[in-house]
Amino acid sequence: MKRLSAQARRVEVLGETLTQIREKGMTAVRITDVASAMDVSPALIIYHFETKENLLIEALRHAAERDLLKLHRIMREDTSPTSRLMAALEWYAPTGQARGWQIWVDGWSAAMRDATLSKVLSDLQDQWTDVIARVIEEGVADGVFRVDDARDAATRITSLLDGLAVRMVVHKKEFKREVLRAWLARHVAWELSVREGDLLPYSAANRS
Amino acid sequence: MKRLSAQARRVEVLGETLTQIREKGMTAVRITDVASAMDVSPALIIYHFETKENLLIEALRHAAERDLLKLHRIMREDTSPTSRLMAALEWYAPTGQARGWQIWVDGWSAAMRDATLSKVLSDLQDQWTDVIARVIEEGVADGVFRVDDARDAATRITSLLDGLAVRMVVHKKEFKREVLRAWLARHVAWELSVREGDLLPYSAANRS
DNA sequence: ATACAGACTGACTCATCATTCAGTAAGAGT
DNA sequence: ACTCTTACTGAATGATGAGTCAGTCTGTAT
Repeated sequence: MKRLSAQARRVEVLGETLTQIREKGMTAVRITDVASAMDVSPALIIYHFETKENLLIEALRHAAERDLLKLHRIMREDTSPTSRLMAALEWYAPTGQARGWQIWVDGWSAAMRDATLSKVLSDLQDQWTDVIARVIEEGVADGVFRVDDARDAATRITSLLDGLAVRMVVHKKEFKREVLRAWLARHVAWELSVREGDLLPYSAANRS
Repeated sequence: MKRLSAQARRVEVLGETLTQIREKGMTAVRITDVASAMDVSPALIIYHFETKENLLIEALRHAAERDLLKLHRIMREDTSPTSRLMAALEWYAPTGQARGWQIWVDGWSAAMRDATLSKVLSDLQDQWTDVIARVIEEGVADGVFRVDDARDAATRITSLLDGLAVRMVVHKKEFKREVLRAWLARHVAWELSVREGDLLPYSAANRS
């Protein structure tokens, strides 16, 4: 049996837990599922995480951190506020099977009755909103966007995307990537008083 | 012990089940919770519903039917398309504690892995979208709205409201009723090319 | 009144899991 | 090489909760 540092093992377990949550759903995952997928004993999971509840929370926290890292990486790019905004939103938007979204929908449900989880998800959402609001304000400073309240605009835009994600993940409705892009661009253009063409410099065609 | 007709008892149980789901969450409700809240034996629940899974599905179906009934009642009102549209949307929109929304968020999570439930929720959503799209088209016919595709517009509007509901119910973010109304009106006005003032004839003030 | 369908219950059974714990052994540090 | 920390396991334990079933009782129909 390979022995890993506690640190390394924890990360490995968290990753597998997320996979299992995606497959079976938050409440249906059993510790045994995670353990046997990793070929370790269930006791190992408890050894590192104390309780199942804790494991699940840590897993979502981990996923949130990963997402935020990616978001900040996008924001650090040396491009215009416009293209950073759109890059972030298009990454946030549900696409394809939207596998990433399943976790969050599960999380929403659990967070309604768990204060700790609620905090994890709310913090994640707050950070997203902040970051989006900040690029919007950059754009405003540059004179390319015009908006009443950047944070409110960010809230509305991400809410729309959340709602569309529900339609894809829960109602199995399939939106073509270009349709989603178009709706997003149309909405953002309206919110920020820009021309839609200025948001999507490349034609919809070159992203099949 | 009072004995009821199967029909009456079923309805009673479904109602209590919904209450319990709201309180404890879909997956956490135990048959015993429902039974003891009604002062009957757990076996009675199984007697009427066979399995717990079935009970939960029936409960959500019941809630969906109640909601659709109310929606159709609104649509049967003898008023302009505009005011019926807004009445329906304002009723759909999350307000206050948005207690009604908790059930649907729970439902979303469960429906991702349960085809039957997914169908129940998708049908509900489809009907909502249809009904909204239909009033929009009435408005178009009357020359008060202008829109590319009424169904798409309805999808976007309800998606936005779903997303806002998540923020209220999951992230405990409180939107003032007037803010929500204003955002909704602004969005609808834009989607349907109407003036916002034409959507909310009464000032925001007279609905505290 | 009497019979009967069927609503209802108590007291099980049985499976499922999280969690515990006493013990094993790998590998880092000396 | 030796030690000692600590990652890890196997085999229990115990709680929980869905579902079963044989039988009871009540409202209704005749």
